[in-house]
Amino acid sequence: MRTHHCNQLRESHTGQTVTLIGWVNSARDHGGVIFTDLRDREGLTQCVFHPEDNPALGELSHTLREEDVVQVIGVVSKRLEGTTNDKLPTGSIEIVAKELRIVNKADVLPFQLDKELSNEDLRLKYRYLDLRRARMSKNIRQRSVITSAARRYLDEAGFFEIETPILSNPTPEGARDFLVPSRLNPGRFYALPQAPQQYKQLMMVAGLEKYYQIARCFRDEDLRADRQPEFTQIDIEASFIGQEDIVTLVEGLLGSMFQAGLGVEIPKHFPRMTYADALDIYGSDKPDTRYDLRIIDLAEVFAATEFKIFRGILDGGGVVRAINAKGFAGITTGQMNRLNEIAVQAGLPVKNLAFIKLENGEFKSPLWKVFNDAEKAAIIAKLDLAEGDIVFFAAGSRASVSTILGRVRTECAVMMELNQDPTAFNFLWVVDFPLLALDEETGHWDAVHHPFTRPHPEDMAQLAAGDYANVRAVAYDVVLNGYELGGGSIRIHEKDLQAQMFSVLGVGPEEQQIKFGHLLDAFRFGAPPHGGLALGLDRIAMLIAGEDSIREVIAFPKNNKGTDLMAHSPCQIDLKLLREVYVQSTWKDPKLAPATTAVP
RNA sequence: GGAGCGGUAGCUCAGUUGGUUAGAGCGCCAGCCUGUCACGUUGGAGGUCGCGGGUUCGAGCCCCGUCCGCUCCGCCA
Repeated sequence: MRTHHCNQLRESHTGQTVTLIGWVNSARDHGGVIFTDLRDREGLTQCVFHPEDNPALGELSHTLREEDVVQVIGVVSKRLEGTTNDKLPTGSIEIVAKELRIVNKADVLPFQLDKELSNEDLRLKYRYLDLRRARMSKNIRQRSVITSAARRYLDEAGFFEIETPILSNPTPEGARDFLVPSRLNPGRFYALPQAPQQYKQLMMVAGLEKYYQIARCFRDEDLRADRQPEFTQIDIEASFIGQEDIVTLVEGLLGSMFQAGLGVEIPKHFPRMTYADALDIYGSDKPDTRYDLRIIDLAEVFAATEFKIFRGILDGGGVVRAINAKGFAGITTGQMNRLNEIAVQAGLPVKNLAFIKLENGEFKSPLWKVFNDAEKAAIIAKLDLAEGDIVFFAAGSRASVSTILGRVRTECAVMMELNQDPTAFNFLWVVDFPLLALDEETGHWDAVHHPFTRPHPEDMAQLAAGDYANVRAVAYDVVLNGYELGGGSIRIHEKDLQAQMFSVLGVGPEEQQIKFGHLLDAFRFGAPPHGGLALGLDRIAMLIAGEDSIREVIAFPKNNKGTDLMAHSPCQIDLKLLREVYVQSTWKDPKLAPATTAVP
């Protein structure tokens, strides 16, 4: 069908008769001469038709329309002087056509491939056309390249690529599961895996030592720009290793992926920050460190304050903290309103953020007057408050202040356009996560990472004493520009410790046997110390591609409602099929529901 | 479940204080054109202003409801 692809021919091919096949990228008909750019996935080649030399060929070439699939046989020729195109790698040659075969005419497309389009419905409905666009084609290719680099890196590091079941069990205490009814086991269901967690640990017990998988994972939760119901993880687990081994491995792995995808050199080692510091300083467990905007603690400044609100909060064990958005005193009213909304949503107990701004040498603030001279001087010094700055305050519990100022921080960065540099890749390890977190509603302790995470060896006494809030985990997240790229932990490999963890989480011995019996059993027979990590491949591909949504790096993503606008899934299922799997729907269409009489 | 933004030609968008026949660019169709590469040029077709209701002499514009999309919160061990 073809002798070359459309990005292959150069001046050195001049004189050769070649066959190209592809799509008509554009047809420029000048009457007496017709140009068409033929496109395949590799690139473009200009073909030229001369009706004078071959009237039949000329006639046919007049009918060329964009996106027709055509085959051209012709002679590679140097372009006439002054007509070369520097923008194309093939721009110094053209194919002088001798034969043209229209393989498949195309209807007019619902959108133009060379224009940006904002209508995401339309893009998803005609995804196969959307993927023809240069940007999407590049993204998909780039994803393939970085995936392949990851495989190569892990292969060379001695990891086995091993598949785990897609039909598996629900994840206790995890996200909502997608369920699959079992025909052969009436009334029973599989669940699609949220992660291959238990299987990979059992592979360590099996003695496979080093495992990875490019694993599809499923979670039935609401979608976001960086969350799809099915997504892909680079799932890694190894035996006889510790946190440092995983950190080093993953730094190298990400290095190879960024090298392959972008040709950029990322740091050999990433900075590290404890979870506690991340929350105190950045108000997030996945801080974007491309910009500073640090949260500053003002306990010292207000140690002796007589300002009642701060006094009360500090005496009650709370904190007073602030962010100096340097140079942002020119914030608009609209932006200020937006910040206040965000702060309130994040838990600010009053309607407006307290602030101080310094403009034209004048301090403007709703609370400047309540501070005494010493406090004012201390604020200026501690926050490095200078002309043109605006400082936002929050006071309350440590956790709520972190949340509020963390949100304010990221929103300020957006408003101040501090997160725009496409070449900045700020990697960060967040370490020493807490093992457990108290669920305020139920009063239960939940695993912050998951129930198989190893307690920090220095905190075993606290664990034994029931001082759960102060037990750290051997768990680590790798963060890039404010996105959690992945996370992992060293696991528990001892039966008794694992059983203890389950008990702390409120899973009694009987339930442990039912839900985790296989794991606890496995740990009886010589389980090696092990640990691992999983990386979000979609997010990595998104950040390498410079996109804002993982939909741009997934060939066939779902929309916000989890539907596929092209294939129309999920769809209704015939009653017959449902009966075969012993499933009956309880869903009623509210529009079809009989009208109920209003009761006064 | 909640909040914000959006929905006008095939696509991207504009549409003033509510006022004549709703516009532009691109695309499409037809003609002309021998060096274009965002070809040019002449002409033409193309609209349930998401949908329903209301206010008004008059609604793309105001009000209410509703549907759809995107972003965020909740949720995501």
